Amino acid sequence: MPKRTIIKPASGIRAIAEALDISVATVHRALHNQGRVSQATRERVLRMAEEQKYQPNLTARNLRLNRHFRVSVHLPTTIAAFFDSLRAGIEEAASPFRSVLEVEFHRYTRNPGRAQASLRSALEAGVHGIIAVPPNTTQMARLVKKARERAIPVICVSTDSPESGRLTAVTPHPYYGGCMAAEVLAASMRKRGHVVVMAGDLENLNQTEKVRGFMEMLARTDANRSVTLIETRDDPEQAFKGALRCLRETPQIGGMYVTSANSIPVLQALRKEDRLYAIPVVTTDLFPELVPYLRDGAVRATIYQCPEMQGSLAIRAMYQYLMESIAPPSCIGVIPQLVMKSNLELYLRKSAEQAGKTAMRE
Amino acid sequence: MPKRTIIKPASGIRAIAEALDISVATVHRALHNQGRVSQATRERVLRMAEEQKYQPNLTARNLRLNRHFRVSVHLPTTIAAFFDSLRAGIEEAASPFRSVLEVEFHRYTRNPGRAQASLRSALEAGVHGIIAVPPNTTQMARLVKKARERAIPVICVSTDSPESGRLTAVTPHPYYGGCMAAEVLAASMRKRGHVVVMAGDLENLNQTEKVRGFMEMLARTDANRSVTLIETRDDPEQAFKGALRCLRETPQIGGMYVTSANSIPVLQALRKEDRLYAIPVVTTDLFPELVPYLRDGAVRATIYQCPEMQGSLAIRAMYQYLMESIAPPSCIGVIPQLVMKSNLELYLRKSAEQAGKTAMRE
DNA sequence: TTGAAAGCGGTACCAC
DNA sequence: GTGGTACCGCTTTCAA
Repeated sequence: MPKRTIIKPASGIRAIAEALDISVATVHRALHNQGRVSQATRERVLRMAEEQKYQPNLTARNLRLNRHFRVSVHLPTTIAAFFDSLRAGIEEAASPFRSVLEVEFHRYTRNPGRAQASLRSALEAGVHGIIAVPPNTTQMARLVKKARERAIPVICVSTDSPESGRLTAVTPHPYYGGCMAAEVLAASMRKRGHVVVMAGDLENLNQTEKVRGFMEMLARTDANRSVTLIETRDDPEQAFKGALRCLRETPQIGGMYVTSANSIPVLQALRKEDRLYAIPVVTTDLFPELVPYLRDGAVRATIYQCPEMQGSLAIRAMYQYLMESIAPPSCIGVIPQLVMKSNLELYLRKSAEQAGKTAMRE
Repeated sequence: MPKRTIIKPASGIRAIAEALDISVATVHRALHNQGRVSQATRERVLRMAEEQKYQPNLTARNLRLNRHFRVSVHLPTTIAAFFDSLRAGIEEAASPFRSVLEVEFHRYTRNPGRAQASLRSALEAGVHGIIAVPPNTTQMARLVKKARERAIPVICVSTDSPESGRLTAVTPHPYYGGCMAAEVLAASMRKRGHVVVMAGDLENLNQTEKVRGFMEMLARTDANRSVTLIETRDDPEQAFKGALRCLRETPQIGGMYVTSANSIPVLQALRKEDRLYAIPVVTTDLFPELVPYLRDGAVRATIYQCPEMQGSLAIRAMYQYLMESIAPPSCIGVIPQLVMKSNLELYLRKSAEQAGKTAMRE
């Protein structure tokens, strides 16, 4: 008995085959340039495909190839609020793809060697894609080089490492984050006054770009102000001491901008010196400890770097790359958002929902 | 000859069947509660599924059911910049699902009858889902009722019609948009001064919520200010005349807030009266004509309602609902964003990219 | 250079 | 109640 007794309008590759009275195998070869097809039939097939507006059925293809990709995600344990949200964004966005994408999360502690080890072991384990925060530029470059040799795409999140050869980077446009901070701060400051910028790690591109943006925007919006730049190396104690000394030594401080998530010590220093509401502050990121300062106006605004959006974009780019061989743009910018008194509740509500979902899954 | 001679670790439903030495059909029925299974086997199957951590292969399921859903999207032709972005957001987010989701776009002109007709014909055509801007509450309710009878989910975008029975609504938290406008405006205003709010259509929930948020935040941030509310009915001429009269009649205007996209006429009125930079203005949405006003500071900020994000969220919710029967939350809020001098370029760049992509597809 | 056929995993129909 | 099996559209192997 022939296979196709019931007449049914064949579709896809079979429709083409029937129309030309050839086999599906031939059509397949013609469509995929896989040699072994005569020029003549190849052209006939292509023309017919065009005519029928053939669109390959990805579902069928996936089923047959039964590919499911393992993507390994490496995020630090520090700045938990930020990276938990980023993780949540990845999970959320990956959920429609779960039969194709298997996402495994790793976290590494502050020790830079750990980051290395974590990434290296993923490489050895033969994952199909990696999403990571570049530990630092040179180490990252080495790892990515290895990954490239095995054709494993690497996507950076949160910070870029542009020369490393990563597939793309999803980062929050740090330059413009700095600009926004400057615009908001300028609006809250008196005409005169020194500005203090507390940066994290100045080897980190993310941080230096913020500082650059801040400086340039400040110059554009206002009379010339002097700026003191303090590096805190993401160390709370250093931040506290640095801020304290600066507050005592510098006369006429008109405003402060903290470019990393390390803002609480700075605020504590301000409180200690009794200048908490007198000096307007703009911070970075959003986490529970910062909330009261935003509510009562001690912090005028914080630059929110949309971690869940970064996660979401990263995993979607990975999916498109792995599944459809669509290369993403060389970098994917997320627009930083301004969290202030008026919209704070919205952001808190969002994180709460997120936390709820994550908890449910566990 | 038996089918499975080569020993291969069967997976999925078949693995369960083999482990229990029953047929896949039975396993299927047990897993899906489709009667005709003895209680005993059902439990055995469920336990085994649990043990094997069975996850249905959605790819296979989709292929077999070969469902592909038609989703019809209905957006007005007005406020083109906004709805074009929303459309682009839908297309972008739908692209990974294109073998399952067929999205068709309709646009209707200002005439409310058209909106009706457009939606009704989609219903008749038997689409599987509808995304639309509710034309107005009562009409919407009638249509959604019809849709519900046929179990067709309707998702509202941009404006909600909560009582209509729609599946969910993706809207930009208008209340908080108003709050944000108030916070920014308050920061730019002198201590005293009347505030003017130019609203679009006050029958529109979106608009009234913005006004409410604005009022409440203004009351929170500042000494009591008097507020004049003018309804422009989304008509440029009415907006121009209303603004002009207000500017002439009201002494001591300290700031203005335009809650709809109808801000250009208001700005023209300000220019005509030579008060363009004297009175700080906060507007809504972002479109080319507004750009120069933002660049030169005449408009302090505009409340951007993230149209592409709305589109993206709407289509993803629709996908999850249709494909996985996951009901979305009863409303999906998008956090409005503040576009100012410092981040304007980012938003422009984003729209440019978007436009590029859309053009390429055409 | 071409064709026949197996089968990816799940669903549904039919027979027992 | 249960089992057998065709089939969704595509890829790939093997034989012709």
